[in-house]
Amino acid sequence: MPTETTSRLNLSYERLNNYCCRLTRPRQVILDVLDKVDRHLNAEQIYKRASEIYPTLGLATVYRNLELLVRIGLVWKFDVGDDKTRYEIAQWSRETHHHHLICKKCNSVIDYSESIDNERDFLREREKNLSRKYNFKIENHCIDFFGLCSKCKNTD
Amino acid sequence: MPTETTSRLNLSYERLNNYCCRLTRPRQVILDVLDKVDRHLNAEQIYKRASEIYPTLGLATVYRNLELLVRIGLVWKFDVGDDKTRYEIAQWSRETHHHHLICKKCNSVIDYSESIDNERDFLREREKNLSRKYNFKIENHCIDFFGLCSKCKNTD
DNA sequence: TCTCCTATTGAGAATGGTTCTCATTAATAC
DNA sequence: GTATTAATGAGAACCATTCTCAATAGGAGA
Ligand SMILES: [Mn+2]
Ligand SMILES: [Mn+2]
Ligand SMILES: [Zn+2]
Ligand SMILES: [Zn+2]
Repeated sequence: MPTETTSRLNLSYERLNNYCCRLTRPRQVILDVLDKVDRHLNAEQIYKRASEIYPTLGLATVYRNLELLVRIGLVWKFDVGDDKTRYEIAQWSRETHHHHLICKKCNSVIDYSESIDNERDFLREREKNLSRKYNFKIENHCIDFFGLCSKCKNTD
Repeated sequence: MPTETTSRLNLSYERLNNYCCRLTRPRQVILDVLDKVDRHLNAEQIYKRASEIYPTLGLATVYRNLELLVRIGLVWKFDVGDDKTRYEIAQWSRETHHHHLICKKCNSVIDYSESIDNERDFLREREKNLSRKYNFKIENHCIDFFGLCSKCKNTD
C-alpha cells in the first residue's frame, strides 16, 4: 500500500523521466525534503535539511535542481518580502490547491483553501476574458493577501 | 488650471509633509519620473531617467527614497521574474486601480482594469472571510496572471 | 533673512542570495 | 562492462541592494 508521500514522489520521478532528466541522488533527496510537511522553505533551508540525508550535497546543486523542478512544474516558487525565494511542492489537485496569507512583519505564510473552488472559478472566468482581450496566453495565476498574522498583530 | 500630473504631485508632496519628510530635490525628481507614463520601471531605470534631470543624484538615494515612498503608500513595488524590483506610482482611485498580466518570457507587464470592480468586490469578500477565520489583518492583495504576451506567444 | 539642527545625500564599500566555471563523478543507453 | 555526457561539488564571480560616513541642505525657529 503506497503512502500518499511515496506515490507523490513516484509521480515526480516519472515526470523527471519524461523530461529526460536523470534520477540522481541529489534530486531524490531534494524532492524528499520538499515532500515533507514543512512548506515555504528557502533554498538555504532546503539545503540544510537535504544535507543531513546526503552530506556531500552542494548548495549550487540545490539551486540548480530547484530551478529545474520549477521549470517542469513539480515545484512552485514565490517571494514573501524577505530576499529569499521560497519553494513548495506543486499542489495542482483540487483537494490541495491553495493560496497564501503572507505576514509582512514576520514573513510567515499561511495556506488557505476554503472557498478555493470559488476563487478558482472566478479566476478561470477572468483568465478567459483577459486572454481573449489581450491575446495573452495565461499559464498560471498568483493571488496573495498581505498583512499581519495574529501574532504580529498583537505586538505592534 | 492644474494638470492631472501636477495635482498628483502636489498630493504626493502633501503626503511627504504629513510624514515629516523633507521635500528634497531628489524626492521631487524621483516622483516626477514615477509620475510619467512609463510604468513598471526598475530602480536602475528610474535612476537613469532621474539623473538626466538632476545629474548629481546617487543610486543609493533612489533606492532609499523608493523604499520610503513604498512605506508611506505613494508607490507600489512588485516583482515580475527578472531579479529587479519594479516600481509604479500608487493608483488607489477607482478609475486607475488595476492588476497585471506578466509575460514570463520578456517580463513585460500589461495593466488591465476591465471588470476590476468585480475583482475588487470579490477580493474584499474573501478578505473579510479570511481575516475573520485566521485572525489575520489583511492590508493589501496581489493578483497577477502569468503567461505569454502576444509577441512572445508567436515566437516560440 | 540668518542660524542651527539634523534629516538627507552621494560615493564607494560591503553584503548576500544566486549563478557560473570547471574538473570530476555517476546515470543510463547499448 | 563500456562509453557518453548529464549532473555534481567547491569555490569564485556576479550583481541588485544595503550600508557607512563625511558633507550637504531642508526648514523650524529666532
Ligand atoms: Mn503554500
Ligand atoms: Mn501597473
Ligand atoms: Zn507575522
Ligand atoms: Zn512577452
